[in-house]
Amino acid sequence: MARFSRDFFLRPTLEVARELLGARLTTTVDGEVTSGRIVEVEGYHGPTDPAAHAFRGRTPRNEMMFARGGRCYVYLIYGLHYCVNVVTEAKDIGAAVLIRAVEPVEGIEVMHRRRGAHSDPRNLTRGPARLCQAFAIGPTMLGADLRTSPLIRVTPDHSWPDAAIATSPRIGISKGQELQWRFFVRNNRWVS
DNA sequence: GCAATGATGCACT
DNA sequence: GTGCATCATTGCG
Repeated sequence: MARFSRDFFLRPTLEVARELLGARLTTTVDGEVTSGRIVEVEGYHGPTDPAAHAFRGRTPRNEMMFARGGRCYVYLIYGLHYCVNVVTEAKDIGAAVLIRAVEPVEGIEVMHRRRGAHSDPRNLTRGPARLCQAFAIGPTMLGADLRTSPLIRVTPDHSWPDAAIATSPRIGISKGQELQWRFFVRNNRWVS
């Protein structure tokens, strides 16, 4: 399977965010493979962005955001949901891209089992916490190298033209609402 | 030590 | 559309 170059993840966060649309996210947990195409992301740029976890400097929780681009940042939100991010930019810059939604490709039955019965199939992977549940993403994946880890990986797959992409303010934040740092695929049924 | 808050999802109306 | 579960992390005292 093709890989992104090391430099891919070291570029400005918003460029990486835009180009992660269409990339394939794959996890392998207990021998069960699940994968899907990324269709919705948000950029978080610590040095300039009050909504980013890293904005107020390093803490034990956000330390992974300061790693060299290409690693995996997983955190617990609201005490019960996990969210997964792709770390971007050079070492010591606290920046990452939150993956908010994917279009399921492989292991759809496994995802259904992990998520439980739902009437609307879109609820499988629409939303950052839902997709983590469907892909069995948890704290064991914190710090994984997304180019090479057998557990969780992001690889090139599809790419959409700019006309197919839309931007908007990010979801669920109180600061930085003026920034259009959410990127998603227009008219895609898996976008949240 | 303690209180506020949050990059959410679910059940229910 | 609205309300709430539920707790680690954070910042302040």
